[in-house]
Amino acid sequence: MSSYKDKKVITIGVMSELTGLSERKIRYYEERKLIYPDRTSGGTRKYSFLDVERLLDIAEKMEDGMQTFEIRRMEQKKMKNKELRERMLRGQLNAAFNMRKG
Amino acid sequence: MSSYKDKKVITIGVMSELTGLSERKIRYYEERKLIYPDRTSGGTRKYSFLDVERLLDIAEKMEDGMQTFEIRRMEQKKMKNKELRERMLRGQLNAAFNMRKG
DNA sequence: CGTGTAAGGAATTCTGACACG
DNA sequence: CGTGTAAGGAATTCTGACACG
Repeated sequence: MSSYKDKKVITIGVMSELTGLSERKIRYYEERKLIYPDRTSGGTRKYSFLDVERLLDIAEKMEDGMQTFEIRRMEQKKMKNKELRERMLRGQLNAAFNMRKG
Repeated sequence: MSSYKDKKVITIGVMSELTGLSERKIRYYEERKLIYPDRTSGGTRKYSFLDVERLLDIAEKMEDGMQTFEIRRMEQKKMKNKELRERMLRGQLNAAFNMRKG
């Protein structure tokens, strides 16, 4: 399940280079709950490649004039829809399974 | 061709955690030409996930009592064999192709 | 040879704040 | 709201060297 993509290993400086975003922006998006780095024991932020993709996506939306709370709302909706689809899929599978059984 | 696995983004501290090797060892293996990190403009080392795998492989060989120069020699042999196989494969493909043509 | 360590300095990162708009 | 910046401090990393074996 977890792979290199999810490993939190990238410092904010490298992150800044990878995304083209200033460190200030990256920290701010964290403050606005758009991204969640890990921390070293000393407090230094660590990001994953998935976070790189997230930030690029966020950057694009910001350029389109979207506000951070809107982006956050969109993310939440996506999550909810995903859960919903999964629950429905499981429901259908269970139904089909029970039909065969009984 | 290149993916997350080859991106040099990991600092030596994280590298040390990921591999369980001391920073001293990691720097020494570089000195012995077993690993080649990139550098930031400021001189800080940056490693890739492929480097993580390399280091784990090196660590295993060191535990088996192998010396750094032997490990290095093994790597070179592997490279040469790989090139040889590829050349031979290309040769056979070319031969087959020419047979059809002429 | 391979690795630990103390040393001094430089690069990197952190937080909270002020500024502007 | 979103972002730049200067400030002071702390965490991280760097190199060259000495030590031991």
